[in-house]
Amino acid sequence: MPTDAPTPSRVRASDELRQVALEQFSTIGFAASSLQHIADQAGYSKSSVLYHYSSKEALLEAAIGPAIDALEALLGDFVASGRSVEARAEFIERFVDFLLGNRLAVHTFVNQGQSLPGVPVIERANTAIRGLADSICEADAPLSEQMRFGVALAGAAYTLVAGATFLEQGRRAEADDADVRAALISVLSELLIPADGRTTR
Amino acid sequence: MPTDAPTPSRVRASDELRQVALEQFSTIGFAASSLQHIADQAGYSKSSVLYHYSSKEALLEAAIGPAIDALEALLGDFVASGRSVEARAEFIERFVDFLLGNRLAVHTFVNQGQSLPGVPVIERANTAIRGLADSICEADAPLSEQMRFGVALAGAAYTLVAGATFLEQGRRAEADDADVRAALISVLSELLIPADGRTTR
DNA sequence: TCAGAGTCTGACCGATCGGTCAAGTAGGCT
DNA sequence: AGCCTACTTGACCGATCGGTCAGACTCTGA
Repeated sequence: MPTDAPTPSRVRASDELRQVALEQFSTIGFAASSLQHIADQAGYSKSSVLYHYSSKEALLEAAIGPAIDALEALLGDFVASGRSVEARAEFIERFVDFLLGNRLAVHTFVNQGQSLPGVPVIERANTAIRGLADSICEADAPLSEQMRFGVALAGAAYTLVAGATFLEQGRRAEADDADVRAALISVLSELLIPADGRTTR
Repeated sequence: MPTDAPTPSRVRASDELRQVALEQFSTIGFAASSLQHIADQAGYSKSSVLYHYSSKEALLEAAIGPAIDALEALLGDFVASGRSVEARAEFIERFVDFLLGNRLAVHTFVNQGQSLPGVPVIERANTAIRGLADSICEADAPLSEQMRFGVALAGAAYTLVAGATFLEQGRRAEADDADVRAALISVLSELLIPADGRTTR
């Protein structure tokens, strides 16, 4: 079956491996994840992994690349739409949706972004994150303003991806994604929307 | 020199190794840090590292244990002091000071807390973090309230430790610690102080 | 002078790492 | 039938991992 059509019979091996790898990378870390372990978990041999992905790094690229693409697109749209309150509001909503839809990938490159120097896909992620910080907040803004943005973005990302893993583990089975989305958008709006001058409060 | 007195002549080898290890653990991660690399960086042999610390795990314990002790103490004082506005305000200040004084250690166990299951000192850190979240916010609080606390604490920690490493890298040489402290306390107060009822706004 | 504790090191161990390679299998095409 | 492509695998490689161990080099106190 050389075409990339539905192939309804079975899950593509490469997809399966990519998913298992993403879970490993996000939970125990890229460095601690071994190809052998990933292969075992997915029910293949290590050689098969290296057949579908030419290296461990290529596997990482396949696992988190799409999420970084999405983040870059999100960022591009935001800088193109200006800094109006409406643009900020829409950005916040899309950002939260991005986080919710890419928890594992975000967890991976947020938590290990500084730990893996020289890996191209990680550099791309770091550049995107830096661009995010730069675009939402002018460099000449007061420090407390910058801090507000940093806390909002990092806090949102970390609360969702890591908080979901161990902060709320146990005491909250799993909150409805819609509820989480609404709550997160509310908190982020509170921090980011007034933006200049702190009109409220 | 069997006593633990000043020993002014030279830095204690074990201290030097602990510091180098902490830097490695926090920047490239525990799993990716090798005893060989740590030893090279500190100017010792791998055997010397294993003389002073019986295992890689013991080295991790020595590197981040004191910070976890401080966090536990901070947490204990806070739960003992009640939830009044004054207690919260003091807690925020002490929490920020804790973050500022233990950047590398916090970076290590915040970012890798879920990646290193079974390591006692990490379990201790995770328990402390969970206790922190539980104590500052009742379990029956509305989701948006919980989210606010999560964003505040995680955002503050991440902004300081990781943000300092790569978010602001380059465009801000190094902000005065006092300024950072003030800005961070301001943002956290805004998020956490009203606490119940959201009287403002 | 000798004994002994404290420190440092190289040689070495088994295990595992990421990665290569040749062989083998199964299915579709002519 | 034959061939080709896609896929899977075990054997194997050099490097590196955490860790052990037996020496060797101080320095101190008797």
